[in-house]
Amino acid sequence: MYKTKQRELIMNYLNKHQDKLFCAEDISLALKNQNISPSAVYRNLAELKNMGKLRQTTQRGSRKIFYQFLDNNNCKGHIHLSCINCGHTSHLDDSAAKLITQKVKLAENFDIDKDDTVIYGICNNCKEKTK
Amino acid sequence: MYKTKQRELIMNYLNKHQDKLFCAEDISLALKNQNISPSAVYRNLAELKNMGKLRQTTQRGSRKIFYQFLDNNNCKGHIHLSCINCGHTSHLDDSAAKLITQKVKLAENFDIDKDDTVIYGICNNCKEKTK
DNA sequence: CTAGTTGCAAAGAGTTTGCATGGCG
DNA sequence: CGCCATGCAAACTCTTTGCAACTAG
Repeated sequence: MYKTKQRELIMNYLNKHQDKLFCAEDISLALKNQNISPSAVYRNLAELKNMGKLRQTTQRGSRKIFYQFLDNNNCKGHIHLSCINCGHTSHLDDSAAKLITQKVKLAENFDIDKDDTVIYGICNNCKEKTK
Repeated sequence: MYKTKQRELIMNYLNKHQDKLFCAEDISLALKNQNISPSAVYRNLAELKNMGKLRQTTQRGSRKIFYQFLDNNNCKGHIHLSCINCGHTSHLDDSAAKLITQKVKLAENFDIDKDDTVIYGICNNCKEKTK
C-alpha cells in the first residue's frame, strides 16, 4: 500500500471525523480544492472497509452508502447510537447494551446482532442546543 | 384512486407479506408472469408510502429501497425487530421498548426515535429451525 | 368523456470498472 | 524500473420521470 497524496488526505479526513457517519460525497466536497477524483475516494473507502477500518451502513431516505471510521476504538460488539440531526455516532454503554439484549431476548426470543444495529434519535448535544 | 389490475396484484402481494421487508424487485419477480411494468410497481409503492401504508427503510449491504406494509396494525411509535436471516419484521413489545428508551436516555441522554430505529438480529423462528 | 394509470424508454443518482497515465519505492 | 494508484469516461444498478396510449368510472 503506497502512501499517496490522495490517501493521506482521506485518512486525514477520517481522523477528523471519527464520530460521524459520512459518505463518499462528503469527502469529495471536503477535499474538492485538492482535486481528488471520485474513483480514488470510492476505491480507498472500499479498501478500508475490506481492511476492517470502516463500518458500512445506510441512512434512511438516502440512497448513498455511509461509513463510520473505526480506527483503534474497536466497534465490534457495540450497539451504535446515531443522531438523526447531526450525524454524531457513538457506542452505547456496555451495561445498557447488555440490559437491552437481555430484555429483547426475554420479551421476543430475538437475539440482537449488535454490529448490525443502529439506534436512531437525538443526541445529548443537539438536545442542549435547541434548549 | 382507480382500481386497476396492477394495483390489485400489488395489494394482494402486500397482504400476503405483512411481516416481511420487500423491495420493488421482489414484487416484480413475484408478479412477472402477470407482466407488470417496473414503473407501475415503483409508482404504486411511492403512492402507498405517501398514504402512510408503507414504511420505507434500507437494508445493510444493499442499495435498494425496502418497504414494510403497515395495513391496519399501526406501526407508528414502535421499535421494529428485523431478522437478518429471513427478513421477518415485527414490533418490539411496548414494555420492552419503554425500558430500552428509558435506559438509553439515562445512560447517554439520547432520545430514541422509535420510528427510525430497527433492531437487527435473529428471530425466534430462525433460531428454532437451526436447532 | 376525462382524469388517473400504465408501459416504454430516456434520464438521474450513486457507485463501480477498464484502461492508459503517472507516481511511489 | 515495476507495481500500485490515479483520473477519466464508460458501464452499471436502482429509481424516477416524460409522454403517448389506455382504461376505469
